Amino acid sequence: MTTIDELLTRGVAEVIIERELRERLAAGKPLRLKQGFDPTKPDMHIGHAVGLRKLRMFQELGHQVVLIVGDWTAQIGDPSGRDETRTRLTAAEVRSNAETYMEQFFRVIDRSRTEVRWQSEWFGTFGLEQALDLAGRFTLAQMLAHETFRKRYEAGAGLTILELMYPMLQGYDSVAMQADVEFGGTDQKFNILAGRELMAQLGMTPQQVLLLPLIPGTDGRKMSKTFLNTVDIGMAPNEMFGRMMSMSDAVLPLYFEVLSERPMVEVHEIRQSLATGTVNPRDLKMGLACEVVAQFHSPADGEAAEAAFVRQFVQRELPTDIPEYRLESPTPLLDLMVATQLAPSKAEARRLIDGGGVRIAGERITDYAVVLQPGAGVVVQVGRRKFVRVV
RNA sequence: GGGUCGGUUCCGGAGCGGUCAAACGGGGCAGACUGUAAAUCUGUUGGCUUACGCCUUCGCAGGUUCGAAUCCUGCCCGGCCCA
Repeated sequence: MTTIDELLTRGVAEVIIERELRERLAAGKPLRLKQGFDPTKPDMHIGHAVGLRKLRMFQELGHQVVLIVGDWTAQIGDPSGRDETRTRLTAAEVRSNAETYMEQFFRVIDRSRTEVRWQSEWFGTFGLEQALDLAGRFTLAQMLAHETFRKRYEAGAGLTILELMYPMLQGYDSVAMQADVEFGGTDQKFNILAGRELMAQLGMTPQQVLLLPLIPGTDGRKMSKTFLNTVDIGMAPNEMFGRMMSMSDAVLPLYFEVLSERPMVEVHEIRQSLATGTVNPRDLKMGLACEVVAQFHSPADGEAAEAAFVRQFVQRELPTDIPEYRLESPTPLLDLMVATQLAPSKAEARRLIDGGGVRIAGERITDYAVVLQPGAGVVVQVGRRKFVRVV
């Protein structure tokens, strides 16, 4: 179904070296596709899914995924793109994060064609002699060619030798695993190239590299937890759908390219129709949101999420699944809001009321002193998306 | 090891004895406008209290003072320069 051309171009930022990779694919031998991850933060977002989908397409052509759990490198922390030294994790944190990660990973990837390997298999017994040998194979100048390192060095910011080791360790993974192709985001280019360098030095055939684009988040900026603009794989269907709907129109064509099953012809048509204004972007967005939810949950969840969205936000009716809160006795509104987590504190609850963000049974509240009665059955609402029914 | 500069509320960054819960920007939240868009505009942004007000917060621990984020001492952490 998928052609080699599309495999290497759709949703791909860069291939190194494309001619060689084409030859290897054409040779028909199953390739070992290396994908590493540091179990630093367990939450994966759909930006990561772009690469996972690509991996799966390779799997469908018979290739083998080698998933590296970076239980050693996680304790260093990837310095790429970071302007400050990262905090090191404990082994227990790493283990628990890895579990979450893999649960999400295999929502996209075919487990039966995946080999999971922990770095500690080879680094656990790595001696000082080997470490020194590794360190001796890279020069400071090479490392400072990495923009992240150079910037921090020149700015006089903290930069430890440990961090300089990071690319070397990641590179050694490729050696240990005899990787044929390594996958990673464009921010991984330096680290992955270190792997090629190392393999070449050791007389191995250097791995090929497939770099995936970093996609923008819902607000158009780079998708990143720090911007709170992510759509997380672990999100519940309705929330995921809602987050997809809040993305800016400008990123739609790209999203269709990297996250949907639509043929490229259709993606181009979508780009066209958006440019000429012949479609309502909202309708395209709903289709995409539905497809994305279906991918990480199920098609039925996708449709249900769409129906819920239309009901709540287009028709502006109450959602069907409002959590209930049982009162034992008459309760002041402020206390109720805190108890039901509609507000984090009473002070914040007051501010919300002052700002006109609180409604009871659809009526905007202006007075803090409201008291709710048990069994009232009314819906207390904060903003447009937080509801509690008082019973 | 010595010298020097610095560690402030979610982030960046002012403040440098009282008028500081702490300027300003970003982000967040809420409101208006909407397609829950995006952009824009408005409000708000430690906690408790109906309120007066009280409590916690400015790297950590002490001290000076009627009073400290602001001064002093020690410690911890980071940058730079020297060795």
